[in-house]
Amino acid sequence: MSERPTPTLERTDLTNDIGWALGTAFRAYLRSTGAEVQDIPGGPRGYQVLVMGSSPACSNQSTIANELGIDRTVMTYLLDDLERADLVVRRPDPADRRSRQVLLTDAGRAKLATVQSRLIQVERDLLGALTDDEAAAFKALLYRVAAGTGSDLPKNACSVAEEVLPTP
Amino acid sequence: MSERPTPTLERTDLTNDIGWALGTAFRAYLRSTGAEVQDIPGGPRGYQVLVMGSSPACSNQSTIANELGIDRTVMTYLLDDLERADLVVRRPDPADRRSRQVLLTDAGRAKLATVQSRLIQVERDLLGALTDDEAAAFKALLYRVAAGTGSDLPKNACSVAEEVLPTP
DNA sequence: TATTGTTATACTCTATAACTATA
DNA sequence: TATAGTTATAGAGTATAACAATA
Repeated sequence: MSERPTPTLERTDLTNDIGWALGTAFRAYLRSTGAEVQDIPGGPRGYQVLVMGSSPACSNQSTIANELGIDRTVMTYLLDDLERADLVVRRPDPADRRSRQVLLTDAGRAKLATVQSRLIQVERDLLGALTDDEAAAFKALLYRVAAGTGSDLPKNACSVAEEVLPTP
Repeated sequence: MSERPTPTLERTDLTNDIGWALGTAFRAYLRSTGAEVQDIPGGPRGYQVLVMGSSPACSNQSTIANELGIDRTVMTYLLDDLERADLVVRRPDPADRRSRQVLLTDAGRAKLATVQSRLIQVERDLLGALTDDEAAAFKALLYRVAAGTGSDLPKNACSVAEEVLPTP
């Protein structure tokens, strides 16, 4: 009992574990956005599909799946639900007919706008422990980390779909 | 076709979506740590249980579950596996015999030390897009965000278990 | 041959509820 | 009564493999 009490515990502390911090922050995000996106099929992921589909740039099905870390087979079911809810429409990519583009319907754009306006406050709450300057700095650093992880931002060229799509 | 092209798309961009950034960074963490923790039952979560169990402070089963966002029923199965792998031991909390403390075996401490030393490099890779100063600033901000999310650091007092536990 | 998307199957993970024991 | 833990069941979510169409 006269040995030194905790010599083997160099730094085994969760407050020094970036995985714990990322996981805790991400769970808090899912928790606080849950109420806002619960009427979107797929919840938070369905919302993110809408965000990507709303981009006039590339929104191919496989690109979205890769970007969001969703398995392609899961993406099929998710898009089935979103299409059934009249939020998106699939159509063949004219440049590569194996591929299908994901386009938002008018209802999808309206839903996206509504949810996005609400999520501004959610983000403010999530970063409530930081000052405005710190929050801006944190976000800038976080985006650089995320962009540098390998699952990068869309980089493959694919045919643009800029036209407004009428709700079928 | 003479209407202004994209007036409804104010800022619908994933690079401005903190949920996407958190999710992408977290998935990258899980991916890059996967190889290092694959021989621990439960993978990344099993590792984090070891981290909390190694703390001489409170390591009650329910506290760990709350801290890590794990359901208490899932925690039972996870600890069953960790105990079967001879990494942890459960014992009744002398102060509240409903509760059980999670203690690391010698093998558990050895495993934890090995993995932690490897994860230093993983963290370095994960934050590879940042300079050393930026990485330090990012971590400090991230921990403040995580600590301010409600699922806080252990705050409830529970009896301390400082003694070294012999491997049974 | 490789890739995109779909489908069916099986598997894993998670949530719900009921139960024991302690407080 | 309320809480910590366990167990069993059912459900949601996910991965695997096979297939069709296209490149």
